Amino acid sequence: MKRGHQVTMKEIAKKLNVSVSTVSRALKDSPELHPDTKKRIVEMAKSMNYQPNLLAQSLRISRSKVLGVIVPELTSHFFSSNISGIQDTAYKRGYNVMICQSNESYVQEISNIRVLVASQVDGLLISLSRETKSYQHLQDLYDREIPFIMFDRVTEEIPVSRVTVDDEHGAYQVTHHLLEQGCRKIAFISGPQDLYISKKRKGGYLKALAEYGISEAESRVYISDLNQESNRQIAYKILEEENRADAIFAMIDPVAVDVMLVLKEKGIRIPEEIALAGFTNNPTSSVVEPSLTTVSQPGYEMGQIAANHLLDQLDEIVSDEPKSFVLGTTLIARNSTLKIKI
Amino acid sequence: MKRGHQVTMKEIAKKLNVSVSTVSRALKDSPELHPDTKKRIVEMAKSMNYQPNLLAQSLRISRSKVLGVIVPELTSHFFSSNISGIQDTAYKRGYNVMICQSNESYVQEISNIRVLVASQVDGLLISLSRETKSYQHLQDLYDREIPFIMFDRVTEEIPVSRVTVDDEHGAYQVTHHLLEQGCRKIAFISGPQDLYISKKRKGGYLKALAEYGISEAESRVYISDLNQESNRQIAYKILEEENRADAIFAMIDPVAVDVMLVLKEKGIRIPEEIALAGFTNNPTSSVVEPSLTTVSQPGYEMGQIAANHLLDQLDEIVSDEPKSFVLGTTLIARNSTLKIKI
DNA sequence: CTGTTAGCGCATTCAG
DNA sequence: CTGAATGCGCTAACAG
Repeated sequence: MKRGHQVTMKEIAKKLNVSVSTVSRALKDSPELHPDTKKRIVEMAKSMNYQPNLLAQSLRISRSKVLGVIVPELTSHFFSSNISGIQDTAYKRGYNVMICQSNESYVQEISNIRVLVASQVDGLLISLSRETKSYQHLQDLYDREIPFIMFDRVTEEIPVSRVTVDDEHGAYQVTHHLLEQGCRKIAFISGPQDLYISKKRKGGYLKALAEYGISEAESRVYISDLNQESNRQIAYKILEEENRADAIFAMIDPVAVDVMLVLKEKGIRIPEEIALAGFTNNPTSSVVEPSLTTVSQPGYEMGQIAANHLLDQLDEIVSDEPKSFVLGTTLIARNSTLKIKI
Repeated sequence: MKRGHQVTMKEIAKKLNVSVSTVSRALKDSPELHPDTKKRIVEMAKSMNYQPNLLAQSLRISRSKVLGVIVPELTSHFFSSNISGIQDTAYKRGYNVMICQSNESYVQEISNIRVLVASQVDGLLISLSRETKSYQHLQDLYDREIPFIMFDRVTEEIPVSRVTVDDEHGAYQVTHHLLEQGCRKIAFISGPQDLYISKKRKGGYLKALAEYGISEAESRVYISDLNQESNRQIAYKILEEENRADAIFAMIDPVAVDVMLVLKEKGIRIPEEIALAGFTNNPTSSVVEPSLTTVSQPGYEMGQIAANHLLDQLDEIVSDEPKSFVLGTTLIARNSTLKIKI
């Protein structure tokens, strides 16, 4: 394909019989320049539709004004909200965003980092893949002093800033709410155990149980791979259990929805026989029937905060001292747990 | 923040007392080089953790290996699927992706294009904002010979390649299905009239009606701004109409879901009293109750096809003759229209 | 087999 | 007030 040639300063200079540096000065409105010359150049630039080559500028100043973002998947509503917040924030502050998805793969994640770093991004915003259990690639980034921060899927092993929601408290809120509704046999469907959020949310679940005198030994934790098949199997397992659970708390909404479908197929009434709750407040959760109790997790704001903080660090508005931002969660009680309906 | 210094060829050259060009040759495995020298350089590069500076390479060859993508919004599942397909495809072919969202704003769209072009993207994939009714900015791109193609939200006014689904046929399928179910008073909720997809889908709706002897004068078209408030108002309006509709076909799933909520509030049985259908097959559609009849629109594949085609054009695997890719649609009949349930 | 030169587009320093 | 020279990192052409 014929590729469009971009007008350069050189071409403007030639047409006007001035030097390139004069053009450069005119275009950045340098005061030490004859007004007429300046005017002629600026007008010519406009008429030729001149656009500065950001690549060249970046190379010169060794700053690309581009942020790299890595998320496990783009199609999840939560992550696309994050990206939306990051993108809007970056754009407002004169930065562009390069986006990669790891597809929940550790190897992809490493490869993504490599490419973004080679592309000279000024900083990285990373949300770890499910597979990521070793953090050497992040340690390398840290050692090479490449600015980056983590959001949502984070690790505490590397001393960089993090943005998360208060996973533990959110899970506590849900569990506490179920207990208040009279449930005492609450199953918790967790994701893979090494996941930061699995640990945190399980912690909140156990804490709430403890307050009602239910020990960890009496807790009911199930581990899902978080795919539909795994979710359904666990639902079946829970139903077959003797002394069956009277409530199910799924670590993320999609799991809860899968479970809901199984319960409905089996004709089990929600919440009368089994109450059901999720986490994240996906758009789907409000429209399923019964509507799903969940915890809202402000994805867009997380993206904004993460991007603003990283840019603050880059622009040296704040120090590069690692900070941990923990966003509040809000319980959204809906019909899937409310035994007395409104 | 202290910014990590990237190792350059110059530094490797200095350490080994060779010239930069020798380093360059070694790193790209040039045959005309003493094996020992090559080996020494390669090892040194590895030990210093050398990464080529893609910016510098891009500047040299005037190709950035980056594609620009503009979508109306990132959080829509359909668009994030597109992006996912684009990103995966680009990555496989050695390209990176810079993403912008127009937030459905014409001005933003223009601004996004400007920034991406200044960033020297090799090509653009654009899905137009709702507000975009003038196409001069695209004409400019075309005149400047900047490679770009459009997907989903397209216009026929600019002679570049397009990737769309068969909107007309999809709408025809839905309407035909509703007619087969015995509905004869089918309301169609359209988006803004200038939208390409509004026109196409309305066309399919009318075509199916015509086959059943229902004239355009007897058709029932409502125009929504596609926000929740507007959707609900139209739902109310349809319900108040004398000779009330017995089916509602909404141009996109979210509209159908909003309408469904109104119908449920009013205690109207779906599909017995009013059948309801959407378009796109959002994840939500399968889990609402009753499950929503819709048309599947393969977002990920659209992204793949769009990216592959643009890259084919860039790599001159295909000519830059504009092509129009029209993807097939599949009717997904669910309980919201099936009067005889399975 | 390897070094020197030159240039991608831009902006800054140094000389007028 | 303006031009020439320099360098960001890399590679290709040209010379040994």
